[in-house]
Amino acid sequence: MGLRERKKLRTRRAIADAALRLFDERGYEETTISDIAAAADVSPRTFFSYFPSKDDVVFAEMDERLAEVRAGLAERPEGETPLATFHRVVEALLKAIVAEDGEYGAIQVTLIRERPSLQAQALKRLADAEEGFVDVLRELAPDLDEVTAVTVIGVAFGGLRAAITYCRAQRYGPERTREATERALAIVTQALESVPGVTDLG
Amino acid sequence: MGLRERKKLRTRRAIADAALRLFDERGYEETTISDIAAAADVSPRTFFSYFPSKDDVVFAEMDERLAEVRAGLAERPEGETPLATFHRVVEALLKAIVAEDGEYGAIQVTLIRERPSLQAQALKRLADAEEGFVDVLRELAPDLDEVTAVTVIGVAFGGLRAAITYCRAQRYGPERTREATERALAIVTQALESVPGVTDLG
DNA sequence: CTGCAAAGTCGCATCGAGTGTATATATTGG
DNA sequence: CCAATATATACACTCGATGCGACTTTGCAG
Repeated sequence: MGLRERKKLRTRRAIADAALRLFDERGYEETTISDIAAAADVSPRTFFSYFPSKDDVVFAEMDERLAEVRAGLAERPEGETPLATFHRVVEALLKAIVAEDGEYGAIQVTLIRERPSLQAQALKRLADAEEGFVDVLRELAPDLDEVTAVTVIGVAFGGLRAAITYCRAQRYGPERTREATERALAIVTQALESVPGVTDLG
Repeated sequence: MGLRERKKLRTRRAIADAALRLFDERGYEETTISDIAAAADVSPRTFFSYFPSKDDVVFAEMDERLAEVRAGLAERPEGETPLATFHRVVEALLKAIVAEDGEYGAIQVTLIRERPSLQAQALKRLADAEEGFVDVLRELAPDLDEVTAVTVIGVAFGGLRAAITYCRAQRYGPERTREATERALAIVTQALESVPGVTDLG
């Protein structure tokens, strides 16, 4: 990796760090792009060559993780059963989304919980992530018709999302969130097994 | 209803009509608040006393319908079985969301499909609507724990939403959309029946 | 009817997000 | 060291959104 790319990555990190720190200290709408740019020691205009909008910087980490998940989605180990694939990718996705770790995980979660517009964008990202999963399912079960595939994935994502959102709203800590997520996953798995054509994937 | 309120309603309609018409003619970002205000014969400032943002005018109709659904959610006919309640409210919700009818239904659907930010907001509205359904379910099945209730509703909404989104993306007309929605509803119903404690509601 | 309070409208000023563009500077490969 | 290219910056601008004070309309009580 050349100097140029390294520098770009550093700047990107600097901007994201400054932004999250300021959001935490002063609040989201109380922090302007100029503030962030000044703290990251770049010009305000430069902010927008790293992030398309102020909102996106909140999702910087999540987007990276989601990109990784998406990248690792297609390749699956030789001989892995479809059900195992399913659980593997779900695990990866949950880790990408719950994101309690990471330097600014807690701040991000708080911001997303409290700003409706950020909440909306989080939902959009999740909905976009679904598409990759539909592709995987289609590959695993080529005979499944498209509407069924889409619906099944929607069911899985919908259930897990609802559970996680609930945990967030209730201010659950990591342990309780994990426990609730397990429960939701059990329900979702059971639900999936009730769909003809999906049952026989394990 | 007094003159004042009637006038307000008329102005609101005038603004919404002008906005949707202009969005259709020129495109969404090509239409400014000033344009809308001029077309509706009010001052630009007045726009914001009727709609909190430019985006919201796109959802004006849907919001009204969702409010109605929400209002009719609690009251259920004497002796109606829980399963019947479920189907009734789902029907109402689908009608509120699919919204192929209505004067500007098609425009709204197109706008939401093509602008990511509007898509995000649509998802948020749906997620908010879920909460009311959780309350209904809790009332129907008081013994269900909260996480299960939330997850079950999430499963139902997630499946239907995914199917509808798919239909939209594929540019399905009303008939095919209806058919796909039926199929999704069947899957969701089957899935719900697999959850212990929900089965015995019918 | 009349005057008064409340509600609504409007113009004006302002702020901040986001974009286009031209210029300057830094990096790369030769 | 040079030329090509990528990146950073300054500047100007548009537009969405908000606050505020003045003005107008409506509803109502006397």
